[in-house]
Amino acid sequence: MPKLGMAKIRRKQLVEAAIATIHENGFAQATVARIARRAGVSNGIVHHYFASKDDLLFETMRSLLADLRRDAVARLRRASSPQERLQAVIDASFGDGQFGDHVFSAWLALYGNARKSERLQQIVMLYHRRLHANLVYGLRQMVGNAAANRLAESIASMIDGLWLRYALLGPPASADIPRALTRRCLDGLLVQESCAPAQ
Amino acid sequence: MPKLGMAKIRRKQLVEAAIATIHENGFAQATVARIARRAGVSNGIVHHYFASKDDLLFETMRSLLADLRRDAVARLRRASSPQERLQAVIDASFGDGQFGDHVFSAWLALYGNARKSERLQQIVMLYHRRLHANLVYGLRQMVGNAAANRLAESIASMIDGLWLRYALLGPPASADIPRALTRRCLDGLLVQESCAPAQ
Amino acid sequence: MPKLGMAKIRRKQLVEAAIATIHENGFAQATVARIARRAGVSNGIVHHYFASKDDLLFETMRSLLADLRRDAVARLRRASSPQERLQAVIDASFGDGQFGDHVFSAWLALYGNARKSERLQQIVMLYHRRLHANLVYGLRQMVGNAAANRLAESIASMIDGLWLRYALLGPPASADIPRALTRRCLDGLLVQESCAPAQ
Amino acid sequence: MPKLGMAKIRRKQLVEAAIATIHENGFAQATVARIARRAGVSNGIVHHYFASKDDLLFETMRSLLADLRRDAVARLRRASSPQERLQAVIDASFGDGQFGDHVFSAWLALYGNARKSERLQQIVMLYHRRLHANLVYGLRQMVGNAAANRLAESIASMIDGLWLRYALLGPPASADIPRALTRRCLDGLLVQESCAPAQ
DNA sequence: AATGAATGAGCCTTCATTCAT
DNA sequence: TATGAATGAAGGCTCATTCAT
Repeated sequence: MPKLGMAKIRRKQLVEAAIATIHENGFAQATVARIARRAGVSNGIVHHYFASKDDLLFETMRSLLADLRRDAVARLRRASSPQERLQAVIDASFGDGQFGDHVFSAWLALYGNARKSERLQQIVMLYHRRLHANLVYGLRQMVGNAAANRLAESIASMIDGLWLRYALLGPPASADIPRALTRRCLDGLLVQESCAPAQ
Repeated sequence: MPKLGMAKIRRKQLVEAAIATIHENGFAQATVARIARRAGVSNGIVHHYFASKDDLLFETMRSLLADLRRDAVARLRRASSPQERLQAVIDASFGDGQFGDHVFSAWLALYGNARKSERLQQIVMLYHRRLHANLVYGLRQMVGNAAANRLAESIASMIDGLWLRYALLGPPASADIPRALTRRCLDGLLVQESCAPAQ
Repeated sequence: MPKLGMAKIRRKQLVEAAIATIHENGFAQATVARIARRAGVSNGIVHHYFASKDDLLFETMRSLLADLRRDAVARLRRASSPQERLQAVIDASFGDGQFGDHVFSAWLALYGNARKSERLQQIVMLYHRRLHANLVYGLRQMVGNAAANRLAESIASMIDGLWLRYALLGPPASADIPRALTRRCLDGLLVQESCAPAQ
Repeated sequence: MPKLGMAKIRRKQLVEAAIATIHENGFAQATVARIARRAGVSNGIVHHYFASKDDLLFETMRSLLADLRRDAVARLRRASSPQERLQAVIDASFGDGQFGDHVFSAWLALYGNARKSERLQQIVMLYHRRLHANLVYGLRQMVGNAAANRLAESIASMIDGLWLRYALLGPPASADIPRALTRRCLDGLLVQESCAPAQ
């Protein structure tokens, strides 16, 4: 019998190599050969574990989303009030896992290709849907249903906008900066909903 | 006898074809041959008017920025108060010219490739610098210098975040929606600066 | 303790899978992986029982010839006159075993590759030599030696030509049709040899 | 302006190179690179003039059919009686153009791949249809309609069978040999139709 | 005996770029 | 100015084969 269970190991290995390669060479130059070399395996092994390059890239992008989700879930689990829940979502969005250079590169690549790939688009939509749901979940206990949805969209946009800025112009000195900015924005919006700030 | 002035015509023709091709085929599939065909010219002409494909793409992205700038400048020229100026910036950011599908595609492509191209990165930085300057210019007359900078960063992020959302998930029913959302966010932030809302 | 006698089983299993795969995927697409999968065994087993893919294919083609021979020998054994012997050869050539779709595919593949493979060419030559010998054996008792050789060549060609037609255009409604046609041809030629028809 | 009208030249050049390569390396080894090298052109030019390798091979096979047709048409034009017409068809089938080694190889390749390619199958069918029509055309003036069809099928099979034999075992000393054999077969069949031999 | 992991060569195809006309 | 012919370097992918288990 050959080495069994390599599939899981190799797939993870290749996904990580893909992220690294996208970061170092750019999405367009992230060739199968480069990814394989980066993973320290042969050229052909990629197609042993993935149906195609697209498949590997899809899996790669999906792992980004999974990482983010894992962090958010962990933080939400520790939150016990609506306020804490909102904070947890904001904190997760600007968690350490989202500020690596290679994560910036990979997410940007995802965005840059989502419009022409249904599968990638689904990942993007999943991300947005989850973020929105998490935000609404906390907000609904503070403002009405309609307002919660409206506010969630604003906060989500603020989060994404800040993230995009850091991805393109360079990361902030500390993750606390975007967290505070988002917080401030949220508070301002809450006030306008005739409601006390969240904290 | 060479037709004079063809350079300008051809270059514009090719830039527009590039935008259309990026939208229709995706950035990765926007080949020289396809762009040329789309422009209705021969394959080889591209290198007659551009040093390379990269050059054409750079020019293409630059034209996006120029379009945006043109709109912003026109709107700012008509503004006569700080409040109007801020509104002008917001309105321009969500102007008609920014909501075409092909514009979404092209900007996303720009973002997706900026991290690996110094020239493209400069375009992105230029965009951010201008947006920031325009916002600060209006805000400085309402709040202090430090606050103006802080607010500008928030508003810019809100603008970019909303735009990103529309680019990825589909445009809003009306440009007034993101304008209002941005406005609301701005007002909320101004209040927190112990300042009346902008309008 | 290795299972003894597996060799014979596996080899036959793989040869049959090869025929089926050649038929279903075409000769060019009959890869080792596909053949192995078809046989329900692992990828690597093929090289355990065959020196190479070529070896397997050679064995496969040889089995086609063996099948044909088996049928011919059985029929000839039951024949007791020159006429019956000729008929037996003709009948065997258009026997049930030769009219399966997968047999058509495999023989055509053999023909298509014989010119570039000495081993495959030998199989083809063996087939022709046997057919010729069988025909001559019957004919020599009816016409002179030279005529027998001449007639055998014609009849063999008629058999092959009819077979090729069916392989390419689709099989006849009944095996009796090519048998009758061949018979008719044979009779016509015999008459020209100043000889009564074979029956 | 570039060199115009190269398409026709290059296409012919590549088709001829394909035939030569199929003959020299076998169909399976007739790669685009080898064909291009054989034609003395670059690797990539093949896809400038053909949509794909399959396309080139299709065109190649079609040219074989065209060659045969050209010869047959020329001979038929010179024939003035049914007998001469039949002879013309037989002569064309064993004309010089059909006895080159590379023609053998290419036709065999065609046969070997026709079952898995609709386009190639069409070529084969076209060949058979034309041969049949040509034969029937002559025969119908000598025997009844039904008999003409039956005889045509037999003669066509004889022609194909002889050709196949030469393709696989080596060509005859002279083209007159298969012509005479076919003739003899035809005469024998005509006699059985209560009809005088064709000449 | 049997598996499937792993390799590396080679395939078809695409593409930016150059060049003769 | 403008064309499209032509190149050659990759790119993604397939595959026969080897090998550790």
